[in-house]
Amino acid sequence: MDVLSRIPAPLLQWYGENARILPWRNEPSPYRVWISEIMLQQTRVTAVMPYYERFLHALPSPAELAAVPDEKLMKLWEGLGYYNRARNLKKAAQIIVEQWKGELPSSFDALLSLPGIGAYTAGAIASIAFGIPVPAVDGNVLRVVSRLRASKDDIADPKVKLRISEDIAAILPHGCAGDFNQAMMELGAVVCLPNGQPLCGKCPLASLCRAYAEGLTGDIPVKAAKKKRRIEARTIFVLIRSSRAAIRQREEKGLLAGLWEFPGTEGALSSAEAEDFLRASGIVPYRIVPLAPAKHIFTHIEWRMTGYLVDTSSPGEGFTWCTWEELAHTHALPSAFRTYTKTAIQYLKAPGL
DNA sequence: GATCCGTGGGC
DNA sequence: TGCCCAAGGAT
Repeated sequence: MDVLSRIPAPLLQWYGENARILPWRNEPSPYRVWISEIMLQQTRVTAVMPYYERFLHALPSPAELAAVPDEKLMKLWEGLGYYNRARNLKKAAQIIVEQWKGELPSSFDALLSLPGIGAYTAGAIASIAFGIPVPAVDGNVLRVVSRLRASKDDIADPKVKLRISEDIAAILPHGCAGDFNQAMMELGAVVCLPNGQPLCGKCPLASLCRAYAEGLTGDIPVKAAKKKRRIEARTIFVLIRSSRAAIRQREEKGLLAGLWEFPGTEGALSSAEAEDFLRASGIVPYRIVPLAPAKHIFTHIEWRMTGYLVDTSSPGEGFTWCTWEELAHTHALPSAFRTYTKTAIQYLKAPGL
């Protein structure tokens, strides 16, 4: 018999004694669980903390979320990354208001059909918020199960994930599926750690674990190597005109879609090239001051940025000229531009550079 | 099935 | 520094 059939009892016992106190575990209403699960996708608990309650306070139910202006929504999400998660939240909220009377649907399939909700998140909401006995298999669960079985299957393979999900479904304790799913994730998050550093001495499943018995915890799970990221050079302009800085909105598709950015262009331009580029763009620079270079690393791209602070009186085209207050509090600028955002705000508050 | 989509922290 | 990873989903 598979080792999985023996884990529910010790796992649930351990979870009852060791579950962390987390904001979304208070009043686990469907809406609160949903928001937490979306925020936690590919994102650490510590990163979500500053966002969660603020978001819930600003948008306490699907009705408010469905009606929120995009600008406010993106500002609430600013810095969390994967911004389509926020857009999909709003789309799903609109469907919930129109089709489900403002309450999240209480079936796995209906949840799965909503934008931004995949197999994992549908399972998490269904089990945690509604007590429906369905699995919720995330990276933690894949790691825990692989180690329990000493399996060297590639957990990046969707087929492997599907198989493990079916196996979990077969042993899922009805009546406490939500706790079981959370317990598996909790174990992976605080005990069965990745990178060959699990705390097997604290693991309630150590006596059942084949990887532990065979000394393979450092080799499991097996995960296919990721593709190398490409490097892109960019030049960023902090354009200053009568105590305002120029920003513009990015395209609706692709990287940082729809967010605000400082004007820029491909390549690492010299001061002379920068001046040519600006003039060709209809900006007459009075002064061009080189700024410190900056780097930003995305999952699959690395930006190496050259920056210039530019004084001008030209309005340019397609720019929004904003005060430092608007820069700080109104428009959502991704972290990639942080050094230049700080520079712009500092300069606008106290010109002199 | 492979690629795209952010960010920050740890070693 | 460079690489790994984190409660994934969409295309």
